[in-house]
Amino acid sequence: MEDKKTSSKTRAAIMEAAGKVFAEVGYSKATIRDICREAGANIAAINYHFGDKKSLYLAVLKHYQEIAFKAYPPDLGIKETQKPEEKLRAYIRSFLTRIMDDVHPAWFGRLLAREFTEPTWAFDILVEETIRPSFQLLTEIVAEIIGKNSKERIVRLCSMSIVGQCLYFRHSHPVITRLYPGESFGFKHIKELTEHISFFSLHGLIAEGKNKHSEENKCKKR
Amino acid sequence: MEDKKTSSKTRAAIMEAAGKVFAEVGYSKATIRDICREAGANIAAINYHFGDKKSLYLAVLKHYQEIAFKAYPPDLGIKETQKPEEKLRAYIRSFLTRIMDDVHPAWFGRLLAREFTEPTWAFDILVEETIRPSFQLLTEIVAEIIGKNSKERIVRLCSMSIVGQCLYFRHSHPVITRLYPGESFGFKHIKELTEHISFFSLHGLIAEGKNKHSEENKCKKR
DNA sequence: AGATAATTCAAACAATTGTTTTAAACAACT
DNA sequence: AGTTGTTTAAAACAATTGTTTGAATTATCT
Repeated sequence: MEDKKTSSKTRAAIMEAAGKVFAEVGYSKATIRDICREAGANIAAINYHFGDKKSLYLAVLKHYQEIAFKAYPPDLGIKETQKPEEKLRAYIRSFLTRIMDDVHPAWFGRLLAREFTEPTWAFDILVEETIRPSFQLLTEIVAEIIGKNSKERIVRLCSMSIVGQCLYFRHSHPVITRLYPGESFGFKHIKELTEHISFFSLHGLIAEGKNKHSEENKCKKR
Repeated sequence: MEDKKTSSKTRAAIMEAAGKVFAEVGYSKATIRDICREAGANIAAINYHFGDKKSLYLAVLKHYQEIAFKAYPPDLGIKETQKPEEKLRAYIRSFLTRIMDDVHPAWFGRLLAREFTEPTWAFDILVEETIRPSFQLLTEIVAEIIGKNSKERIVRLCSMSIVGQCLYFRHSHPVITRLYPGESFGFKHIKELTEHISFFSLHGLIAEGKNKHSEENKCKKR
């Protein structure tokens, strides 16, 4: 049996448990025995419903990818506002929310963050279906802020600076708890983080725009 | 046998090979059989010379930590210059160099970058002996730029923004090669990356400093 | 050279992994 | 009920892992 044949009870339970375990310990360290114990299912069930471990991981990835992007689309609240700095803020908040969220069954955040730094064979799919469109949107916003005549390389550097900040706040938890016990940057601080990254990056971008060749006038300035 | 008894030939070969393999695939995925094949040693040699896999990893970590920090100390060229923006640039360059370097046998960069996002049991050691002093130095530089009366929380946020950028350029390789084949950000581009991150962050910091008290002449905001 | 310690080696061990098999339990329909 | 197809269950399989064993080899010292 390939995959989405039935919507059996155990199949759903396995998807849920697999998402949790995969997000917690990663693909290779996750054992199907753990997953099945968590799901209250037999070990053979995973082979029956999904084929093998790889296909299970793929199914989980695609499933929660759909959920996460339906809940937090990259252009969340971007269309209606004109000002590029508002677009940037909206993008950052959406991105942060998507990768920070791990309360309700949207393990996609952790899975995605994990694939970013420790890519598996499934990474190519994620790049094409998730990362590329999202990154593309960001580069457009960045280019709009810097100025239309900006070099592509610089736009990419700046975009990566922004993504890098978001991602780092995502998996800085182990570091932070050890460096400053009591501090934390989690789902609860998305608003604060959005403000900080937006503000910090916006002024970096503006400076970058002025650096290239003189920008005429961007409202702000000095 | 505990550890640094002898300086046998095979012991050194194992250290070298282990560093390479650990850096390549991570602790848990690295097999002692791979390491020993790479080192041209017998499988039992690792038990004989180091005790077990964990002790080997620890020995490798401590060894290359020493090497990397001797080669690229965090305060490289900071002392003599007064201007805080020069300090920031020096710090970023040193940090980048340390984590980017993976040509000569200093696998520490990759190992460190890996521990940052996928901490093992050895992470506590790294935090105390490596990360804390380095991060402490960064927060001091950041605080100097923002202004003395800045909130600690903001200083930490900004410091993490800087570290996050550096780290992301470190393991963005899998993403970049897929998004833009031909582009790359590696050891060869440390100068360019240093300039970009320094410039980008400096203006973020300055703005953050001005944001504290005076707010009126901000044009943006709301 | 000979004795003693240090090192290397091939083989086996025990535990864990993903996967498969075979039969039993269940459901649905005539 | 009886037949058929679907789902679950327990056990075994094959491969891989870290670790250990005990003998063979090499180095070291008197």
